[in-house]
Amino acid sequence: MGENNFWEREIVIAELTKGKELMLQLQKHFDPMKQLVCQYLAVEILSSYDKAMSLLNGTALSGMMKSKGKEIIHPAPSSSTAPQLESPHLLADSSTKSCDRPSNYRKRKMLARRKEYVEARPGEEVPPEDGLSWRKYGQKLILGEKYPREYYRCPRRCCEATKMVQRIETEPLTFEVTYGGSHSCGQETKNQNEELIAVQQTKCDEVGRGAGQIFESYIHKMVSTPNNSYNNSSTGVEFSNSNSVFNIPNSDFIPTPTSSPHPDMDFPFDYSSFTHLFGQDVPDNSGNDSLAALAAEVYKLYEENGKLNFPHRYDKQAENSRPSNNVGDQS
DNA sequence: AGCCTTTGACCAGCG
DNA sequence: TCGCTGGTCAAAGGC
Repeated sequence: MGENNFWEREIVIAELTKGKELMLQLQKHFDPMKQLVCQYLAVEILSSYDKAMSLLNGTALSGMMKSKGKEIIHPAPSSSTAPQLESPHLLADSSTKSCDRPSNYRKRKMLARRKEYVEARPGEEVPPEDGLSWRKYGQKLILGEKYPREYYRCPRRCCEATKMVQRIETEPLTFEVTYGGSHSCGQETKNQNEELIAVQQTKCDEVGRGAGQIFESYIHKMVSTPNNSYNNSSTGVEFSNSNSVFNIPNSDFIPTPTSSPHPDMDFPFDYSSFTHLFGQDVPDNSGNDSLAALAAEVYKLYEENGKLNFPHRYDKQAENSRPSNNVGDQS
């Protein structure tokens, strides 16, 4: 009896904690562009609080314990799309009474599941590709659903990954995608790496462009003196002073990506294209302070955009103007 | 020939 | 124990 009270208490605490965590997530996602995530989180939060309140009223526990196999007791959703992860051992609960080797049906039901909501691309009525290969093996009209549920599995027979796609009646361009298991064939890992590299690449492009703009504005300040001239054209910029003329194409203002960007590496760009801008030949008439300020500003840009280290070749220039916390020490 | 989707039948869980 | 339901299988046909 005492043991039951203990479990009831634990479950109530777990539900309330989950509700709190979900509410915090909802707060983060409170954005009109993320309606679906908010909607999903709201449903989960209400469900958590309902369960907790039922337990406190002493009404729902036995039913809940019986159907525990399909309840999510404590793990709160962790990602931004709030996929819900069902514990594999909980799902396996009701199948353990048999000593038989589990059938494919049972094996698949025992797999951990996570749910995501995706929207069809504009003009399309199918869910967007998730980058993984799937083979459809069934379709079924589910009771109470307007659209049939589609069943997919990995085309590699040895791989146990599955997914179910259910079009939502109230929002026909939204699909509930439930993934079962993970791709033991390795395609998921490969895909995640590619995605990571693509994200890193985009980020680098943005930072690179920002850095380019800063460089350009500083160069303008540095060379625009009565003795120098600065011309900006569609193809690039031209500096000149009493001794020399320098032509720098636009392409030099955008750093070139290195061949294998990786999140743990230094800022993954080859900055050699910039170095000649700040070599001895550049007609800098505004003094060294200008270079230091430039280095500090670019450094700040990198720092704001994640754990990207300042390019080593500018370390000396940036030395005096670096912020006190050294990002270069980050692992 | 090989891979795919479709679809009715079958299986297992649950009330 | 039985019926309902969701999930899976596998035959058939298409590309």
